[in-house]
Amino acid sequence: MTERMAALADAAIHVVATKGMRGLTHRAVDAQAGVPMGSTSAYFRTRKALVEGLVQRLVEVETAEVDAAGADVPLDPDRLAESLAHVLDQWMTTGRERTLARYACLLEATHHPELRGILAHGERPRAQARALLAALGAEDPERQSREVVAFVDGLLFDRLVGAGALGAPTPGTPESRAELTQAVRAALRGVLGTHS
Amino acid sequence: MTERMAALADAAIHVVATKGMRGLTHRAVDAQAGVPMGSTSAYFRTRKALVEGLVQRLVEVETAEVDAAGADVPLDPDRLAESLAHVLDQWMTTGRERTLARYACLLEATHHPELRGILAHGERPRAQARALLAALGAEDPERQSREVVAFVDGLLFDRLVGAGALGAPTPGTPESRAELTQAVRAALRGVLGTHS
DNA sequence: GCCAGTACTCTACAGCTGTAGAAGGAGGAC
DNA sequence: GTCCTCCTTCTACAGCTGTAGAGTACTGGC
Repeated sequence: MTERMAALADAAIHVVATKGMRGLTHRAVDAQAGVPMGSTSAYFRTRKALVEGLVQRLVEVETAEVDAAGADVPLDPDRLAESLAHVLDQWMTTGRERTLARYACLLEATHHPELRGILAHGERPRAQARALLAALGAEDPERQSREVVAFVDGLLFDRLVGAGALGAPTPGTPESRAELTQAVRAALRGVLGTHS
Repeated sequence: MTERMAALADAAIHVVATKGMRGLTHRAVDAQAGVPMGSTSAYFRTRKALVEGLVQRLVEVETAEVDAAGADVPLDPDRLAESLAHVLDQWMTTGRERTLARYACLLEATHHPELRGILAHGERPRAQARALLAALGAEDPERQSREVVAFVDGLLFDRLVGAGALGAPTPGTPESRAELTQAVRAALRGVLGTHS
């Protein structure tokens, strides 16, 4: 993906996050990216190509980020929860748009099978979770990692969307991080059994 | 909401679930509902009205269903997990379209504040969860109910969308229900502390 | 029977969207 | 210099979408 295309794809991610899939048009991306009208249409000739480009970019960026985040998670359960909570909080603040776009694309992939590329990326955090659980002595990391991923996805989704999260602390604040830490700890405790 | 409008709204829900928000147009709903072209446009004059009608209908139907499901949950933790898992399994199979539409609308509400009505509904399961947790002797049902709801939402989302759920049993099968039961049990264990 | 009111259906049209291709221009090979 | 090539911008246009309003059928009241 050329630099120009990446810039357009980034603009497209912003558009999806702020206006939804419905607002994703060639012209809207042009406007967002501040390039002459027609540029996006030239680089991504069809709408399908545009969506695929955006998904590809999403995967590209998130893969790098997830790998970086996963590189040095502590194995001490307490510090682990704290560290994960920190990452989650980032995905709700700095990475808010990307996370929203990700959920929108996942929903889209339901009736657009060729987008499943993003799922390959979805598997990456799970692989990390699986390895982590195995290291922590889980009895069935395969299944348990699915539980952890579900919990994390639900947490992110609900908070970003505001559902089921009335009364929750605002992301980005210390209270939010404290609550997230507690939630992650509870999840690990539940998934791993009656440790800690 | 008149019967006619409800029928159109139901068709709209189907359209959103199968084609996404982008596919939701007056004419698509007409076609889906099998009514003469122009009908939807007459009952929901603007697109905004159409979306709101669909959300209202969603709330209407789900409220009834959630109340019914919540009416007789057993308080015995083991039977409770099983019973909840059964409901979740239904939301992934029979209620698949409604659940998908719900997530799409929640995402939409992000940039469309007047849709927050659906959030009021989102609060209903949480209220149930809160009551349940209180009955089970939770120490902070307010916060812990958020954790439970997040877990459930993530579970539903991931399974419906296929993300992070590769290798998961197909919804509707006994294996799926067994796994869900296990997952719910883990969640309760984690949230409630080191009981059971 | 006639009439008014309501529920429904049809049509028109402005504006937007997706897509293709033409026009313009920068840079490098020779 | 000239030519060719690639990158970029501009324009055209068919089809779709949102919306409004005109037309038509169907009800119950008299």
